[in-house]
Amino acid sequence: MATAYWLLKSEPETFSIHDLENAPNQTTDWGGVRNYQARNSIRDQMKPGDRVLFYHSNAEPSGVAGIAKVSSAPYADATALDANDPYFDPKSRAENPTWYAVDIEWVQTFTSVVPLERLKADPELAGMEVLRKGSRLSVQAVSKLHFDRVLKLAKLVARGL
DNA sequence: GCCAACGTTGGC
DNA sequence: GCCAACGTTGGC
Repeated sequence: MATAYWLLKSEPETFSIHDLENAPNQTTDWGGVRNYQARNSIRDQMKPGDRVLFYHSNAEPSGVAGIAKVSSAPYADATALDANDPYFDPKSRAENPTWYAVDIEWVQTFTSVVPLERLKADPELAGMEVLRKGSRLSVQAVSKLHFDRVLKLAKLVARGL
């Protein structure tokens, strides 16, 4: 199957692109997702090699901060099964997990964040889910066209353009 | 801190 | 199955 493209949201105060870059093996397990639509994307569609726009939400500024890639197949989210974990979900069972995670690996930290405002202003990004008013989904599919355009914007922003 | 836009819960 | 109440997300 062809490489897919995603946008993952994270609050940088909780876990930023820099945290990913500095993590052991520059990799982390993307768990704790507790939204069914996002779960379906992870469980049913994510695969190793997929590319990820790493988005900082509730940030100054909010925007795309870098690139990562999916580095594992989907697996049962262990945080849902651990009674001591803040993301524990008593309804999830090891033999029939409700929630899933994947590993993601750092690829690139942008010289500076591509701000949401810049994304909004770009005609080529029209229709991108993250630009929809009230968009709260933390795992979003992104078209290759939009993914490549964001990379291009990152280069422009890095040059002060 | 405010508040709009959601998703979930639970009474009926 | 409906829908009001509630909790959360996230831009501003």
